[in-house]
Amino acid sequence: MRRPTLDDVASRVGVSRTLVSLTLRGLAGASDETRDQIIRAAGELGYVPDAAARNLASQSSRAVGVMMRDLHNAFFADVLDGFDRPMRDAGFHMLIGLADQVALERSMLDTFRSYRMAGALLIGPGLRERDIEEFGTSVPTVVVARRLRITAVDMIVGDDRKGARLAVQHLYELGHRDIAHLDGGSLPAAASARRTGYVDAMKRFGLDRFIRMAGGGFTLADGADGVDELLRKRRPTAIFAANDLVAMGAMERLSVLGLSTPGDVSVIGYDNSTLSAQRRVGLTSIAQPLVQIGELAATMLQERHAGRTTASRHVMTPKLVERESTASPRKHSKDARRGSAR
Amino acid sequence: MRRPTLDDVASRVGVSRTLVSLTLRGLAGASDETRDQIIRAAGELGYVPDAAARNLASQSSRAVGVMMRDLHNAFFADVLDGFDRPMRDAGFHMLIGLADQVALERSMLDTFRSYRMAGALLIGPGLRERDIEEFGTSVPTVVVARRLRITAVDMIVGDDRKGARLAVQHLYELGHRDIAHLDGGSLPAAASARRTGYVDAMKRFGLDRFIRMAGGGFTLADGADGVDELLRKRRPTAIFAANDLVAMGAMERLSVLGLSTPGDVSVIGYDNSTLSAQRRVGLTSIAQPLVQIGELAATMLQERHAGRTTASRHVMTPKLVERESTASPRKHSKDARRGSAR
DNA sequence: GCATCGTACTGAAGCGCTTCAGGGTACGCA
DNA sequence: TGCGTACCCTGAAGCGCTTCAGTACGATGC
Repeated sequence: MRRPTLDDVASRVGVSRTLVSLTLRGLAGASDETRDQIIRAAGELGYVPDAAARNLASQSSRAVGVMMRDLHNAFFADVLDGFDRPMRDAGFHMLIGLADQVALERSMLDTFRSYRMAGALLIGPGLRERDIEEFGTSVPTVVVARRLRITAVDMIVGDDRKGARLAVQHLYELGHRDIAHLDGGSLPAAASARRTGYVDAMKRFGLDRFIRMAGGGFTLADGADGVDELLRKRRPTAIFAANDLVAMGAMERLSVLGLSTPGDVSVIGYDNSTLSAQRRVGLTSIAQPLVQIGELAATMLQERHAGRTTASRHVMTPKLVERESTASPRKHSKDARRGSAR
Repeated sequence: MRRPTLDDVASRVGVSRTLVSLTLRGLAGASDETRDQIIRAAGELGYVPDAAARNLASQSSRAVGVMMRDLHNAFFADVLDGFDRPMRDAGFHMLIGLADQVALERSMLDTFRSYRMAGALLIGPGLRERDIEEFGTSVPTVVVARRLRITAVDMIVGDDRKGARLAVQHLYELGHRDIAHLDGGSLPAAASARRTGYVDAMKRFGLDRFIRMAGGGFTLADGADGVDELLRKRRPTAIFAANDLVAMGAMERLSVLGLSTPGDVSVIGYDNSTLSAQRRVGLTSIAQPLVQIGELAATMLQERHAGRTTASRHVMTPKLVERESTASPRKHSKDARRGSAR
């Protein structure tokens, strides 16, 4: 059974294809009576416009592509919570593509381009700047969580160096000196700024000799592996993790090894995701206004789509959210801590 | 700057558009030498095929649409972990659409159809069977986590009634009698089977008078609200939550109210998501083989795509995973419990 | 020498839509 | 009567690709 086309609707009503097209897109041109007939006929036939034909003819589309790396990371979900609604209200629909490797990212961008996406939101892309720039010149693009020097795309980043400093400072003020960092890996995304911020802060506090990095990734498993790696040398009194997932993976591993948090090792995460806020998790974390970032991204993307060509860039300020996963070292008395924590 | 088309590549090499099309799709027809020239020219021009034109001309596409309700729910992420890889290996790319309301689901399906998706994976759709059936007749479709009587689509569900029974039985055997259910709401998806399973099991154990439902949804917030609702009457000794997120929301709310888990109220979830397995969370849950479900969905979808028209349906068996969020009632001594739990 | 066949290639049609340049008709106004 | 104009509508071109029915030509067989 062939699916109905504009012509089917047109001949059913007895008007031209053009008029049907106009009418179904909500444009003027038909009399009230004709309009009703057209809409009715389209409904009866179960007419659904063919996106391919439409996009081809109009050389445009109403789809925006969202590229993200990991569905398990609530970071992405939070950003999209802010992004989704305003885009939908503006008449766009969002199609999400998953790409957890740089090679996949590249082909994802080809897909987006090939679909003539009206816009794209790239969250924490690991691609080279050059690739992103090239893409950005043909598709209106907003990049989140990746610092770039190019002007072809808009950009929203957190001040990750500052965030890392806040984390180290918090631990320092609690009395920690041996503070290790579980870093996000080699991707040029958030990882490097957090790492740099960590190193800077450690130096500022005169803790050069305690500077230590392990891990390399943004997942639960990376957190666990990172702890193993750290413990092969000596046990730090505190860990600053590249994000909340890594922090949770670390706490889990510590727990399995019989070490408590914060009793034996304090742990601080990054992103302040919904789950870290759960009391049972109680993870101290660095908060970024994720939903707001998503909303801002929607606004910027719409502006780009509307023709703005100058680059827009925003740096969001992080802040510390203190919970139960960090405490002073030495004070190994669990009960003292528990009393205040729960 | 116009983006290059097949004709641009063709005239650059001095061959016909047809030959370029054939060659770039990896089909035979050109001599080795010509092929190399074509590929080189395409690269130099930065040619990317136009998906709209391609799909329109071929009346097909290599994209499969995935519809899901909530990015925050790890359930979906786990299923996609299994689904993504085999689909990609088979040459499909996946585009995810978010739809957290029935109206949005409907327009999502229109979008999928409009894009002539090669296939669709619907996870826990809330739509009427009729709508799904209509969609399924025009797009090869696999539905996960929703029991349907129609044969137009393939289906994978967990045996949720059995899962619910396992949950109630576990609590019963621990000594609980006043077991409440935080249900998933009015969506026809998983919620109703779990609810029915709960009611059946309660009856079987002669606990009719304790049957109580509250909440209505699958999110953290729904769990918290559900607890409030329950506590307006009397406090149950155990709660069976519709999923892990609801369970975590419930534990959180209980904790805020000064009630401990499992000391005051035992809580059991559903789905055994990665996060519930974290020791700090330690949520007893009903496990479903989610990654496997995703893999199976990929297989089924490819079969459908290849022409199978008979319906295929699988029911997966759930099993109990016991952790620290459930214990016998009365035994309010936290320390006794803690000792074994941590 | 002629039919046959495989290889390398071409041209044109057409997918379903949007867009653009009009075409009637009726009405108002000088 | 003639002209402008508003309203409702049409026809044809063309978006960039795939597909199908060929064509040209050298090699092969007898």
